[in-house]
Amino acid sequence: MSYEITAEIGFERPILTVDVVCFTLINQQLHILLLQRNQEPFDGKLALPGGYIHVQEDAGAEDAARRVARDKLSIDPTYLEQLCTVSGRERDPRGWSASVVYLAVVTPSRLRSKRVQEFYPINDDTTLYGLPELAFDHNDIIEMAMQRLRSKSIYSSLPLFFMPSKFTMSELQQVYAAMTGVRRTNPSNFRRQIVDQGIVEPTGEMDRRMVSHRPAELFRRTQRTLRYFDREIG
Amino acid sequence: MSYEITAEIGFERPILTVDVVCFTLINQQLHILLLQRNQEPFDGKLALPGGYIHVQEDAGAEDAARRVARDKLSIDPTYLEQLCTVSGRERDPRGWSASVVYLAVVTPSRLRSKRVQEFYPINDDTTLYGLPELAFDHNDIIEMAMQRLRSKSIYSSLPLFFMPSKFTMSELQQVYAAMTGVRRTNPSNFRRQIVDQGIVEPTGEMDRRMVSHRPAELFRRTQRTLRYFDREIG
DNA sequence: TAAATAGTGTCTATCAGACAATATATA
DNA sequence: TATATATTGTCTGATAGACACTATTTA
Repeated sequence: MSYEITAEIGFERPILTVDVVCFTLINQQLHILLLQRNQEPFDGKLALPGGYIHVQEDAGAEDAARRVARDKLSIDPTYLEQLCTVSGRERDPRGWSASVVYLAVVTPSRLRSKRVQEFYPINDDTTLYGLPELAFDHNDIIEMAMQRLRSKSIYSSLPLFFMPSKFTMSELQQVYAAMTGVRRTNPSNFRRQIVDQGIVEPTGEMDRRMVSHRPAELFRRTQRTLRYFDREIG
Repeated sequence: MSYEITAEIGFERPILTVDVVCFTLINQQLHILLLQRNQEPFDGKLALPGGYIHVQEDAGAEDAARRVARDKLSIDPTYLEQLCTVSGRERDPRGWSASVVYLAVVTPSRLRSKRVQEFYPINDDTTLYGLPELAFDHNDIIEMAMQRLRSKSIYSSLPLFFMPSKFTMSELQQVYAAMTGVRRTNPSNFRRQIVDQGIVEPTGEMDRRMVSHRPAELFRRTQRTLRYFDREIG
């Protein structure tokens, strides 16, 4: 059978890995999860979490990404999507490699406190977002992830996945502002826009954090948030 | 060195390929390039053009896609972008495999006449777009490609890449309509929208096809078309 | 001059952002 | 009651789509 011939001709198989760009929000600032490598190549350098595809274990690349998040990070992402695939001869000294990269968002409340210190703040105004030089082409990957994050924040409900289960409108507005870079000075227009989309609903509860002014109502994501998000935008 | 140990532990490497979803426009109808396979698996079935990564030859996956287009199809795509990566244990009977899929658009005038018969019409109203059952998961890939094509046609200048070097406004409008499914009844609003974007410019020439009414002016893509398109939208 | 599409100009409903006013908690 | 933010309501400039009108070619 000809596929045996193909196998005999035997194209050299490249390395195939997955990497996860995992974002969260700490003190209203965007953070990214990086791990220090403890082996060659790039021993000692910071890198995105990732790993080899396990052909016995993983049903697909997304499955592998979830396995990495679960086993290496003990994180269950609120949101996960394929970002892109990077590949080439030069990016990994071990040889021609490809990595399927996933963009993950995790609600801060889901994070174990140990995890928090592995998140590094994103500084939009600085070269490399204020991050050091990372292993492989991971700085480039982060650039792409940031672009995706920003553009999806503009016309989709992606920022909602950064929120805890209950939140106020002004908190949500701050997150949108942080994501898009646009400071929307006006709370009323923001509220109308969000409410009209039907992606949040009032819980009936009030924010009980003893502020010296009128307390805000608490909202939560609706079922529609996901469906709204699912329309193809790519 | 520890990476040698990694190599010794030796995760089984999956198969890595590229596939190209190549669209063109024939008689104002969207067509897709499919080839009949002449080897197992799926011998005799229609499939997207694709092939193995050649680690010696290809600088990266996009390079491999261009090589496939050039060598297998003798096509130089007007537009090429990474669509997604599909992967899994089941999609290829030869074993766990991943394929980096590229979406290509080629101007009809660039097609050799021999090529034209390998393009199959897309019928939006029919199951599987009126195409037969294809090899691998290629029907699923086409579904994704169509969604990307449609959504990008709405808010970007992608449809321009389907046009020949010179075209009239009404021709362009027909293409936009075919891509988005939206029939814009009004030519004047369409014209204003396109002109305001600055993505076309008048050639000064007239359409000389002896029609029994006022002839239309011919336009061409501007340099800005590409830049306009390049803003990240994903 | 009839017919058909090309191309220009204008009107209007809609909406995003600006702004004003009111509500309600604590200090 | 002063203060600060929450929340509601209104106004307005920009614009996408509707529509009317003029232009230009062949039959």
